Amino acid sequence: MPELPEVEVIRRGLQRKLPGQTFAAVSRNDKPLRRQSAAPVLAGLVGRTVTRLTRRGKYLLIHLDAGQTLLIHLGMTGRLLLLPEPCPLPAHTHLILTCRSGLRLVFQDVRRFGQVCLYPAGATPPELQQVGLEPWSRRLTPAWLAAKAAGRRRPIKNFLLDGRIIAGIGNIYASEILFAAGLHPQTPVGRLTPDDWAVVIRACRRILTRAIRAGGTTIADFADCEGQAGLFTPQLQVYGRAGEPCRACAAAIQRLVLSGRSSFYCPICQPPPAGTFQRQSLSAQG
DNA sequence: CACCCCACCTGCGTGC
DNA sequence: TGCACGCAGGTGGGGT
Repeated sequence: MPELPEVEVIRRGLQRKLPGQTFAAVSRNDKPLRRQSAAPVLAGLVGRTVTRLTRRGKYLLIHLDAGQTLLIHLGMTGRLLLLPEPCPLPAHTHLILTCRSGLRLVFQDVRRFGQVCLYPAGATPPELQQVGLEPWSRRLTPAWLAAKAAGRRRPIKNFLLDGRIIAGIGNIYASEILFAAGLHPQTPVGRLTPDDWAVVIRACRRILTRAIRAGGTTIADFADCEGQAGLFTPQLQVYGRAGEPCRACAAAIQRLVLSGRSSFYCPICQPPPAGTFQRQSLSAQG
């Protein structure tokens, strides 16, 4: 579900309601998440007041008055909802943070790939050490990306999905960014020029900005903290559209699997680069 | 080091 | 109707 735009939409929604709220109770169910602080650690949330919310890549950080940080990752199906006290809880609710006001912050996650960890004041969450540059970072330049890609042959789709390089791009937006940039997902990164990287950076920022503005992309699960679906879905150009006509040229959108993940592209707008893999795919087709 | 594969989970759609 | 299978927005550990 949640890539950078969806996490940012949730962050903005929570930022409107949560600062100033003080947690009065913490309750959890017995099914473990992929990563989760032990119950006694989470109990340290009681009595703490939220100061502000930030985001780093796909991680959401809830900062507390005594300096602690509650780090949350939504995995594939995680949701964060703000619910009033007298209100039934959705299935697969794993954590309920009840505020003194009665407001409840609920973490729901069907597949339990999510993460909720509380870190003490002064600690840098280890998860964040490996996170790459934010898409809008001034350090993200064509030269920086070209240096990261030098000598590598991995497909640009996989490169964009590598959160240790640019943070926050997931499987939907990787395909959308490459369509916007006019680059075939299998293009080997070492072959791209600084001009190509400039196009990628612009496409990345443009797509993510539009997606945030539209409230994110809802395929099946995503909802903001008030349960509303994202409206970027009808603006998707290629993701999930295999066999449908390209909105630019009407050619049939193609699906291909890279590193086990579906990738979508237009064969005309994103022509394959000349070279090895093209010959291989042609010969494979017989 | 670079890169791929797979596991981790549950639910849903499809085809037999 | 039931069952088997493939697929799904993410991450990280292990293997080549």
